[in-house]
Amino acid sequence: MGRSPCCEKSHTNKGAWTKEEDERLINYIRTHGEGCWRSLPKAAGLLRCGKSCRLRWINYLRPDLKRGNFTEEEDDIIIKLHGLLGNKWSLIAGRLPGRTDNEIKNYWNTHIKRKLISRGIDPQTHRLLNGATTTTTTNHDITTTSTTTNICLDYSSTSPPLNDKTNLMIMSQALDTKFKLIPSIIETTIEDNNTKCSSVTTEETLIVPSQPQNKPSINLELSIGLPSHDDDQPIHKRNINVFATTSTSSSSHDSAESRKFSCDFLKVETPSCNATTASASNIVAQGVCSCWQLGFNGTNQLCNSCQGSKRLYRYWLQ
DNA sequence: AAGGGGTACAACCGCCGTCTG
DNA sequence: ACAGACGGCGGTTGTACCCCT
Repeated sequence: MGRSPCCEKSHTNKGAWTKEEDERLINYIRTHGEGCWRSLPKAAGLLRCGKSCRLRWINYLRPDLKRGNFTEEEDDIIIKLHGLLGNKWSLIAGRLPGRTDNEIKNYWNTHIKRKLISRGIDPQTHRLLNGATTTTTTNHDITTTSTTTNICLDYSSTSPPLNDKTNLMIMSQALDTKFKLIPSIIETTIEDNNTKCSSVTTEETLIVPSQPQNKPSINLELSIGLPSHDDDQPIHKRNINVFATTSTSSSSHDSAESRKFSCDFLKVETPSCNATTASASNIVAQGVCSCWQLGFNGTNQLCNSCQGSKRLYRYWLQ
């Protein structure tokens, strides 16, 4: 036998909430706090399902909600995150303080979709409607085989709180394969002279389940750091750091070939040298980035988790 | 002023993973 | 271990509002 039902469905109100119901809900949560939605309706004297109370509170009554029109900056963030995450409204909402998933979903369907279409962009694929490829297409060298690969990085919650789990999905259209990822949480501690930042990131192992002939398989491990603390920048322009190690089925060691991944939201470049010998100077010389940055400290070093033997990549937000 | 079509958005529905008895 | 409720999520719907004719 399971638990007893949360409410008598036949004795609950439906439809728009009245002012009195709102006040009852607000007063109850102010006194007793959020949670325990199951017992809330009865305790608060509401003839509503607990689920309905939760939705009403989260989407409309919470005091920290930002009402009003979306700004251009918020529009841009939503578009970029949608390109990266798809219809993961709750994750997108997590990046926009004061906005709810429902609000963003509605805004997307009523405004942004049309905006993108008017610009000639498919709102689902974020590609040009006439079929031309967008900036998401980059050259991607894998061992001796040169292929063109569209890579989409899906990091679902690299934003605070620090213990959020990060999921990563990589799709390679050129390889005609959807990679399967096995997440495992790793913890990294990053220190510099003044601060100590402890963060939980996710390390992913990429498995190519079925490889087309003549296509190399890729084994890729990735870990994503939290956005950097450059708070003066809009959130979508803050640096995040992703560390990746790769090897291919046709090479047992990670050679020094140049690789470049990019997509609309995350721009990724890697040094043309092995990480074990990487230095700030040769990266600056390439104009790739101003420093070989690990975590938040901006110094040249290798990732603790890779034991100094893996290639490190730096990813940053455009 | 009336009504028809389009738009915006609050609320519901149904699914799925997790939790609890 | 298992049945069934909970919590959370994305998709869909209902309706109030707006604008145009």
